[in-house]
Amino acid sequence: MRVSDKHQKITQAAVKVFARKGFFNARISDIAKEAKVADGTIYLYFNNKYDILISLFEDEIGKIILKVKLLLENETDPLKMLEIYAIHHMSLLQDQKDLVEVLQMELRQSNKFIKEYRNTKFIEYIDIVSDIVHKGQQSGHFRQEVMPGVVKRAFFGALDEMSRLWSLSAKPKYTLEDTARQITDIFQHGIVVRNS
Amino acid sequence: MRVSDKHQKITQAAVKVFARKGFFNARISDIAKEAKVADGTIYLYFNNKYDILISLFEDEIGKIILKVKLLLENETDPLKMLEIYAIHHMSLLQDQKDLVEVLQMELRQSNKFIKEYRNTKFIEYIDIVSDIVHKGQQSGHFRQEVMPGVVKRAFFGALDEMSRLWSLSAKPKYTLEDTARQITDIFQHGIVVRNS
DNA sequence: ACAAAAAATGAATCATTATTCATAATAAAT
DNA sequence: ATTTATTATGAATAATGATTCATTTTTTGT
Repeated sequence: MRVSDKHQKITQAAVKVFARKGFFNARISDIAKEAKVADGTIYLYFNNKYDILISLFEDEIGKIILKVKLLLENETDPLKMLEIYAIHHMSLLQDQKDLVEVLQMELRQSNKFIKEYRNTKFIEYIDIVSDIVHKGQQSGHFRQEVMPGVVKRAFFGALDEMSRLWSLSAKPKYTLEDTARQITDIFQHGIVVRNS
Repeated sequence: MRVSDKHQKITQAAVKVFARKGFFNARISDIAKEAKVADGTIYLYFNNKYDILISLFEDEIGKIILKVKLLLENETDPLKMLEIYAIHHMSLLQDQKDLVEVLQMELRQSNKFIKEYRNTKFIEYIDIVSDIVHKGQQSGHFRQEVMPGVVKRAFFGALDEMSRLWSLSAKPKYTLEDTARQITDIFQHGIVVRNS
C-alpha cells in the first residue's frame, strides 16, 4: 500500500468521524478504527489531532477549487458564472454531506484555535466570487458601487447558511438546486446594472 | 446578593471565557474564577457545562429579539425594515464582540451535540426577516417569486459571515455600518419589484 | 535468503477536567 | 440565642483520551 493511500484512508475516516461526533468529541481511536489502522499509525502521518483537521481542510478545499475553476473556465457571462458557482457549491452537499459538515465546523473553530492559520485555501475559494464580480463590473454588467469584497462574503455566507439548514433538516422544503438558483437570483438582481 | 445576580455573573463570565478559548477548551474552573465563585457553585445554577452554553444562548438571543422588534415597531417600509435589522445585527458586534463570537460558535456546534435542541429562539430571530419579506410581498414592494424562507437564511447568513470576518480581522477594511448597508442594498435590489 | 530500513502496532503513560459531595458559611425563622 | 434552611466551597473522584515508544511486521535492496 502506497503511503498516500494510508494518508487518504485516515483523512476519509476522519471526515466521517468528525461529521458524526464533532471535532472535540471524536477520539483518535475512533478515527483509527474507522480507517482500520492502529492509533499510533495516525501519528506517522499527522502531527496531532488538530493537524488532521487542518490538513483535511486544505486538501479538500483544494479539490473543490480545482473543480469549480474548471467549470467556470468556458463561461464568460458573469451572471451565469455566479449561478455555476452557487449550484456547484450546493451540490457538494448532495455528494459529500459529511465533508460539508466538517468544513463548516472547521471554519468556526479556526477562529479560536489557530489565529495564526491564515486559511488561505478558503480565501482562494471565496475570491473566485469577488473575481467574478470584479470582471462583471469591468464589463459593465454589474453596478460599480457594490464592493466585490462584501459580495463574496455575503454570497458565500448565504449559501453556507442555507446548506447548514439543509444538512440539519430531516426533510427539506426545497431542493438544493432550487435553493442555489434562488440565492443566485437575489444576488444577480442585487448587483446587476438595471436597464431602466 | 440575589440569586439572579449570581446566575448572571456566571453567564457573563462564561461569555468571556467561551469567546476567549472556545467552548471545549474552556474549563469550568476558568469560568468559576472569572465569575469569582467556587467551581461547585456553578452546578447550583446550571446542570452541566453544556447547559451554560444553551442557557446563555437563549437568554441573550431573547434580549436581542426584544430590542430589534422594538426598533422595527414604528417602521412600515419593508426596505427600511431590512436595513434596520441589518444595522442592528452588525452593531451588536461593536457592543458585544465576545457575545457574538460565542453565538456564532454555538450555532455551529448545536449541529452535532444537540440535534434535539430545536433552537427556537434563533428561529424566532431570523423569522423576523421572513415576516418583513412576506409583508413586503403583500404590499407589492417585493417580487412574488422570492421565497421568504430562503431570503431569511440568505440574509442572516450574509450578515453572519460578514461579522465573522470582522471579528477575525485585526484592522477591517470597512466599518460595520457600511457593511450592513452594502448587504442590505444588495438584498433590497435583489428582491424589490422593478419599476421598469 | 538475509540484513537493514521503513512502516505499523497498541498497551502504557500521563495529564487533564467535569462533576460530586462532605463540610462550612451565611441567612432566616422562631 | 438557637435552630433550621439555604447557599457556597473546593478538595477528591473518576473517567477520559491524546500521545509515546518499545516491539513486531513488512518491505526493500543485495
